[in-house]
Amino acid sequence: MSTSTNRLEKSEVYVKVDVCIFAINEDLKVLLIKRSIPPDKEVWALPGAFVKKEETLEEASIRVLKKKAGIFENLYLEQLYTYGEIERDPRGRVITVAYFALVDSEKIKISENADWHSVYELPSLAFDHGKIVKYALQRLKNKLEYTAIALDILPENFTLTELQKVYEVILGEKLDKRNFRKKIFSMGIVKPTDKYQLGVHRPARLYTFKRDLKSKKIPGFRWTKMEL
Amino acid sequence: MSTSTNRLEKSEVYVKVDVCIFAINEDLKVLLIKRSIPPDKEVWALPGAFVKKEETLEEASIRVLKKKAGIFENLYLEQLYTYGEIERDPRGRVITVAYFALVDSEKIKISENADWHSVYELPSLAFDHGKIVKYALQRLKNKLEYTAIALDILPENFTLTELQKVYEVILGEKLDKRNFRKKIFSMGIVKPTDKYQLGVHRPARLYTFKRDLKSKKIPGFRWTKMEL
DNA sequence: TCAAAAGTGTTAAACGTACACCCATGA
DNA sequence: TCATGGGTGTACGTTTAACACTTTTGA
Repeated sequence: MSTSTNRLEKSEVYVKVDVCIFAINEDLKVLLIKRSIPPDKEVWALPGAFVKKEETLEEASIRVLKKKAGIFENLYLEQLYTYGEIERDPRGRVITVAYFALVDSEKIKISENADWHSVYELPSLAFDHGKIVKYALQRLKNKLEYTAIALDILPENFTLTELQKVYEVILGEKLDKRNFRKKIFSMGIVKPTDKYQLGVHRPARLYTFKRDLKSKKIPGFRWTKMEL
Repeated sequence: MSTSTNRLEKSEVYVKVDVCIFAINEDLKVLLIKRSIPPDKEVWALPGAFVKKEETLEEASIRVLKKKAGIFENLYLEQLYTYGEIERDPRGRVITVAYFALVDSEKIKISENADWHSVYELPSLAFDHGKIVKYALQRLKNKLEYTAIALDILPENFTLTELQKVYEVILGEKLDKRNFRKKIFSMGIVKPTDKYQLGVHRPARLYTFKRDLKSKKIPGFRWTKMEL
């Protein structure tokens, strides 16, 4: 392949996207697919697809999300890293652009050969997908501290206890209720509504996300959405 | 293209690497190449190359670095982001994996059609390279605060004033000498040697990097090298 | 009336920030 | 001896972390 011509020869380098889809359900889960074809037949892997000529990387990821996890809203999707080791896929020179997504597991119908797995009890994965999940988890934890990412998987209205649960499950540790609330308020990312929970023992106040702050710098945050 | 066969058809999706090479020299500079061929002939662009079948993404980046900036040591290289918009390159569906590098400009011989440009006075760039530089700069600033990245472009021994200059140039602001030293020491990333500068008015003590800490969590740092 | 989760403040320690002078050296 | 950059400490405000009891409600 040469840059000195306007005509590009066909390439033997292939581009995939693989998506690490996280959901919260008791603990932190990842959606895996049991491969039905070689290579690594019958081995669990991240859902993925080859990128088509006429779709962006993000569109390819969304195609994967729709196919493997049903159509849904309240989705957080972010590019993670691009893996380009030469021998990572036996079929050829396959480069994968990894994405991670955070979804509300209640809103999803997963496909037949897919299943949720706790990030703390993962089977061994096909290709280099184990490495990808590990890195995605690290990134997710980091982002939680500086961004409003947790709000992307909560419904429009939520209680502070629900928000705290999201943090606890992702970070894998218990948090102090008073300190947590203090932190969230000082970030200024939520505002109270005048609504309350229904049908529970003692209804908690419902909060909502201050959407206008989504793309602004938030005190205590380093960034919210990366500007690319 | 299909995943259901072991034979992959040739692809019309192409993969490049583009490298945003930073150096420090009065202020923060980026290495740009004046394109000699269409598209965007005569326009400044990031140095880049199509990825060969038998090289990793990082190897391709290093090939670019060697060709455009001479061979050198003391190099920091990190993957930045992968750009996959459909129309970003008129030659076809070209996806670029952007890298950024931090080098010591004194150790470099740049190629003929290349030149350093201050990040504060950039010309308009080919393709979406302006966006890439902007993001690389943001990432560089962020990493400076949490990692020992600055040490990668200093020689084995350096003075604290030299280290501070690196921070000041990248962040684009003056720092307080006492607070800066306090911070660096509390990070525990440098250790004093018993050597001193030569040939200057008043020789300063030389410090060196605590290499054993390179991959450990450092207090005040969120991470040093990302584990992938 | 009881069980369960909601809600609410204070204190101490660590950290970040602003700020100015003396010292050692080579010219 | 002087000009230059090297080196050092303190005080204040902010942020973080540890910690426990009262309130409200539905069953």
